Amino acid sequence: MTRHDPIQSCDSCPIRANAVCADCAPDEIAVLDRAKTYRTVPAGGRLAEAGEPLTYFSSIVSGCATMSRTLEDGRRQTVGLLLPSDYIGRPGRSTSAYDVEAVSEVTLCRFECATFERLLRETPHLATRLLTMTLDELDAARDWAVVLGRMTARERVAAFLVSLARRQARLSHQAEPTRAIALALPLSREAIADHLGLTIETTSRQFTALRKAGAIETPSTRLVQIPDFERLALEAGEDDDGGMIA
Amino acid sequence: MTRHDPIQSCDSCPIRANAVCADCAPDEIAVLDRAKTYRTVPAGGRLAEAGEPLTYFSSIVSGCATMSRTLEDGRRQTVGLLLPSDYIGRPGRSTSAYDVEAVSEVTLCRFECATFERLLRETPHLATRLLTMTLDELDAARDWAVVLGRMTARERVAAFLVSLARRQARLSHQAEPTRAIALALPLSREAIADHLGLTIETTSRQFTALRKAGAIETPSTRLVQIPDFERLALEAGEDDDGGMIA
DNA sequence: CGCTTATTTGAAACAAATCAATGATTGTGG
DNA sequence: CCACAATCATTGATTTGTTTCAAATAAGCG
Repeated sequence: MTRHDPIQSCDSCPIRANAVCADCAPDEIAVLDRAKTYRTVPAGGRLAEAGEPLTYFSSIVSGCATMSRTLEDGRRQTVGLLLPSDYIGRPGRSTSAYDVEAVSEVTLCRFECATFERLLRETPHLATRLLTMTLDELDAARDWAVVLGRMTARERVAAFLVSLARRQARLSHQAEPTRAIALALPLSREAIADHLGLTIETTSRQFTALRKAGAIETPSTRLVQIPDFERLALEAGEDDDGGMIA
Repeated sequence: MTRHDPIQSCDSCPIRANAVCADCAPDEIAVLDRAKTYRTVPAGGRLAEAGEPLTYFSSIVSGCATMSRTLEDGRRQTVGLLLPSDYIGRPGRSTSAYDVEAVSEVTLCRFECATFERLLRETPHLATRLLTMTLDELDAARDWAVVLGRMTARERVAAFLVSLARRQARLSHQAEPTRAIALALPLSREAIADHLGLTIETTSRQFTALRKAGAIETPSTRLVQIPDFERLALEAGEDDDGGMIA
């Protein structure tokens, strides 16, 4: 992980092109620039708690966070993996529906709820971009439901790696991952298991199985080498041209 | 199912208070009223196909539809149950990401894509309502991920019935279902299984188990009597006061 | 370098899927 | 209107993938 200098202005912001502000015109950005504040939370820090008040609308500038729910008996399901440019919070609600916790050091760009709701009314391109991002998130959540509802443990692990590789590629402004990719896993095996609806043991076994099958290499636990992205996508139940449909 | 007269104007529309138009002022509604067209599709009809063009943005006025994806090998996962006031289509995309099919006769209120996108720009309350509904759908999709990822077969069936009861209550303008409720299931056992990420056999067994446990009664396959809603919610893994969190 | 935590691997138990058959409902033509 | 076919739902027996329980190994950290 490279160390970044503290960001001062939206001009030098690494998520300027993808975040909720991406569609804003220079004059709109000027307004946001004045209203925003930054906050950095260490790895393991809580950014929101299910049922508790959430008084900011935040975008992740750097780092990684998980959004999850824990049942009374301890079962936990991660419902979203938050990477740079993803947002936390919901306009119109003052409490969080999920736990959000930083899995690495996270820097947020945030607005007070009331401020953000005003900005949303007064900044047309902010509202349209938020809608687009929310629709994208909805599609992603539905795609993930297919993984959780119908895929085997092995397919789930492959699907997770494929999805992570795609998002990592998009963050570096590529449309698709290259044939061979190195993936830095932001999550522990346990956090991956919670995301996949599996136990940590099953998750670990599937990493081993994919490695033995030659679909991935694991130089260290937090590093995955994908020698052939298409091959791994096949393991994830996708057909040759990227769609998962018949 | 009661037979409705064809709707002519938005004034007499049954979903006026909940659909994408719900927040619109009278002058905004007047514009929508002129642009909309109705269409009725028989049970079993296809409203959209994954990967295929979708040239309308539609709201369900009456009836029920499922949104699903089918994998090459035939595995199917339903990612959304569409009831009156829910919408089909995505502004900014011209193809559907999922199959949408009518499970009962469905009447749609629809706008051509280009028209709807123009309306979205020119009708502030339409855009805000669409955002709110999409955020709600996103929360629902994430809640469902918890069901698919972490719940047992029995809990899934209970959760499905609870969720259906809640939505049925909301459609008749109640905040919460009453203690005892009669539920008319819009879905076959197979469609329920596809929604729950289970097989039809397991689904059927859990209906039987819940019946034997006294949590439900099943006068006919498409009818479920819930004698005590809270009791069933407990079976669905919810704690006493409605939250699923610890 | 030793201690703690994370990950991998193994064996047994279990929940759900699969295979197989029966029973119930719905629709249709004689 | 009833017999028949066809679909849908339930139940039973067995298999299988995943979990659980248990232990060993590897990795991070003061």
